[in-house]
Amino acid sequence: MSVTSFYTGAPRHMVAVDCIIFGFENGQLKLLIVKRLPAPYHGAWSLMGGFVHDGESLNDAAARVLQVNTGLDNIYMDQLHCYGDVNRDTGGRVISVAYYALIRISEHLPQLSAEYDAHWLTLQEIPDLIFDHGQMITDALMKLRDKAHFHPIGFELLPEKFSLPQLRNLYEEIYQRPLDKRNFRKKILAMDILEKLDEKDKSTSKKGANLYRFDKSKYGELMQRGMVFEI
Amino acid sequence: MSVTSFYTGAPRHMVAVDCIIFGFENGQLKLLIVKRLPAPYHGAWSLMGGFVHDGESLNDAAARVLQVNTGLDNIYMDQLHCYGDVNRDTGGRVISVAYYALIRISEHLPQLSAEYDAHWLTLQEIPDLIFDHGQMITDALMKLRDKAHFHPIGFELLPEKFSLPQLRNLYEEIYQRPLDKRNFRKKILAMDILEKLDEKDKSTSKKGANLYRFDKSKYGELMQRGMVFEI
DNA sequence: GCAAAAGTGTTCCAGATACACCCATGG
DNA sequence: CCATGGGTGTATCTGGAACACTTTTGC
Repeated sequence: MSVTSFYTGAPRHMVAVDCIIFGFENGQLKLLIVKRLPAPYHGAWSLMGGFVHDGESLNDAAARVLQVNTGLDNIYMDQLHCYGDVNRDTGGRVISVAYYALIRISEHLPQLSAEYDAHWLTLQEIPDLIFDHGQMITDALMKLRDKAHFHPIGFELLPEKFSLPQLRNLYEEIYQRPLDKRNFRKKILAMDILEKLDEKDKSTSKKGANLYRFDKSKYGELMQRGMVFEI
Repeated sequence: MSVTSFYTGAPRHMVAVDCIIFGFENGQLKLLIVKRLPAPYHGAWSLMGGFVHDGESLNDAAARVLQVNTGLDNIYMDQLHCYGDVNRDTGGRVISVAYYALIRISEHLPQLSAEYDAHWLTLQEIPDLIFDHGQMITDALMKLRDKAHFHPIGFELLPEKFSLPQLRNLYEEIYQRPLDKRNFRKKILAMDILEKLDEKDKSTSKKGANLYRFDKSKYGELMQRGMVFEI
């Protein structure tokens, strides 16, 4: 078989990326959901998505979709799963590669492209979404939990400076269960990957909570020596 | 924007599935590797793969590729990852969705389609493969380990009737580390998901090892009640 | 009778869990 | 001065890891 016939004979498909975008605000885990522009289902709630271009890798496409819709760059993203049922998109046969992203809502979030009508919604507030986007969110939550358990990705959702109660609150949201204050503190501090700052967050109590910063380079070193992150 | 222009304007891509096929034979974990037919790289070692057809889901495409190349049907398969770098396939821009499959080599494996020149190779014997297929295998091994840790997928690689030493041997191969005989036995039997048969495997010792069978329905019941599989 | 693999329990240790009181401060 | 959330240490429990001898039987 010649190169030409092998490749030129192959069917072609539309391929999209969809982004499950996590944020953390007011002690709650949230998702960025938009009102869809294109028909079918114009105006329905949906994840952010877009087609993969020629000459563009999947990772690049995901980053572009995020950038165009939020103005954000250099964001933590990870592939979730590739969804390929024939009729998953009622507008045509589209294979979709889902990515999840973790965003520090507090730090920036310029105007959320008004054009796209984007909203941060808590898990409870999420309405029914088009296509298999609901399933994607369910899958993403599972994956976020698994990943957060053994990788320090929680810090991607917090401001650079954060307090331990804040961090614990985040993990309680991710795991959807209460975590013991003292045990949590013991565990995270024992890993020796947080830098204690000489600064307090007085916004949630009179006493004020000490602020910390995640020391990425220290974490890298300790990783090399076989340390295992676990929360 | 009309439905027509939104979808018809979208770029189209070739989409393939590649299969990482695990088997277990003579106490060793093996992979099914083929000699590639199409140019470029005709004759080079490669994973089994094929293009996704129109009107065919990704899962169906993976099952078809496996069926056509091995004659096997109804095989455990799970999606691994979607690989989408622009130049990953030197013959053209092809997005590939990788699946891994678990096969009971012992039970069947008709003639491995001689046409395809397929071989079961141990991890050590695997040669350099084309494209990013080497990376796919590395990723698949990681995923197999993670999955096997909390899901009873090991049984997919063993004959219906197996001995505990055999089962332990399998997990030692998957994890690439020795497991304590007594602790392993204690743990797996405590889960109460194996049916002890009145039969022995005398092929590996004079004494003979008792055979067991995985009780899938019992496992299902226990799962419902919150039991957690872990090995 | 001996070689070779199968089968069997107990001790020890580390890490997880449970738990209650004092501290600092703004109002 | 008091209400509110922040910060701290210890006792207990559970599950994992280490470990050596007896059993069976084909040759």
